[in-house]
Amino acid sequence: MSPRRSKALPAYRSASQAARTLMVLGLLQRGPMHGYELYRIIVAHGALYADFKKPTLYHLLERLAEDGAVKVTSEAGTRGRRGERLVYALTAAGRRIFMDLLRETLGAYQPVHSGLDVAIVFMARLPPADAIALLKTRRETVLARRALVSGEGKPPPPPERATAASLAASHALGLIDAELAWIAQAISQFASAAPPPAHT
Amino acid sequence: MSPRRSKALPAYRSASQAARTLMVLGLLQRGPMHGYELYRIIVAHGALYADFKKPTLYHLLERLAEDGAVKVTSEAGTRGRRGERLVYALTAAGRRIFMDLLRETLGAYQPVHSGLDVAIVFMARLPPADAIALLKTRRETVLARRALVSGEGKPPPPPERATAASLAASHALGLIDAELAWIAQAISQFASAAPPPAHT
DNA sequence: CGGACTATAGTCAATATGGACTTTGCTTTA
DNA sequence: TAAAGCAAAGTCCATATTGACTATAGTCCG
Repeated sequence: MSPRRSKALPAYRSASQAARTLMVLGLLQRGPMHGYELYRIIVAHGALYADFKKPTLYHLLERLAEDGAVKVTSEAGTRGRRGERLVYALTAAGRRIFMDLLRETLGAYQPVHSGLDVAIVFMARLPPADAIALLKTRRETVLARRALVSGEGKPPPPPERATAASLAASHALGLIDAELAWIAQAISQFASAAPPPAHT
Repeated sequence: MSPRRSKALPAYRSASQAARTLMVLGLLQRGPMHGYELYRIIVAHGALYADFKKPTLYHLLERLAEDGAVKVTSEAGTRGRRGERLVYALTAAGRRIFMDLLRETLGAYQPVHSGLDVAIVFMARLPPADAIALLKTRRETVLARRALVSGEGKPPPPPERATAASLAASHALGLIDAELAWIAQAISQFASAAPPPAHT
């Protein structure tokens, strides 16, 4: 009788889904929307913040509806669209969940596993010249990202979102510059480990 | 007839698995090991680098064996263990894959979605006093992490891994300090947006 | 010695994720 | 104005991930 898994956490608390849930609930504060609309907004942000694919988004919306965080209403063929579309609106419970999640997210240091950490560890076992070559390539990559983030030719955000945009950008830039500094230091460390070959 | 998905990428190239693959192949450079041994090493590192759960590890090892990156041999009951254990050894192909993956990982800027970015964006819509409170909590969290990473009471690493350890640590610390600097700046930004309430 | 407890070494099956596909409506453009 | 092409709005299902379980081997304590 007893199900194997006892419906442990409400889905939105699982670490893997917290970021996405935060994003969806946050966007719904602008007002009710249907799934595809949310999807487009997320994609338009270049998935800069949370990235997820369409099916994941729809599943998440279903779960949030089950948990009462959003209220679903069926909007019959607006503008002559096919059959119906489901429109999602934030509920009071949803707003509470959003705040809880915000607090939890900030309260946990979620170490980041982009593979870079692992790469760093094993790079140390390479011949220093190879490690330096890799680091120089890495620097190009990071510089390209920096240009992107520091907003080459992006239109300035509308004033009501200016604060958010500048906070996010300065955070991202801080991390990028920290990595650049580290790269410089690592290169010189490897360079001193392997004195430059005499120009044979 | 034609399968829906055409065996697209070798599993180890999928972004989600690259970090783990790198970790496993990297560890196997120390010599052949069986699954649980790898598992313990990863856990012992506090999942500091790539974290994965046991079943994921075993699945990955299976895939790597299929792709010829590791050679599996069955070790019959060493020390009277039950039936048999499978021992995984790195192959030449595995070594090549490792290097490719290392280069690919460093060559792509994989933005990190820990939820923090999302939280930052939406924090800006809060009353400044609330945002400041959240940021101060965050500072505690990050400081705790900093203490952990900067190695409170950890035994010094064996000399052959000292370089790796110090590179990894200085990278992690750089990111942490960048976040602390950002927090300080964000707090003062919110503070100036909301002048301190007169002491009623 | 016998039972209680922990570590070893995995497997099972419920959930989550995402590449590819589908279907319907809206614009061109010839 | 008909066919071509593209955007909207999802769904399907193969894979990936992981919480919970199993089962055997040592270890310690009385």
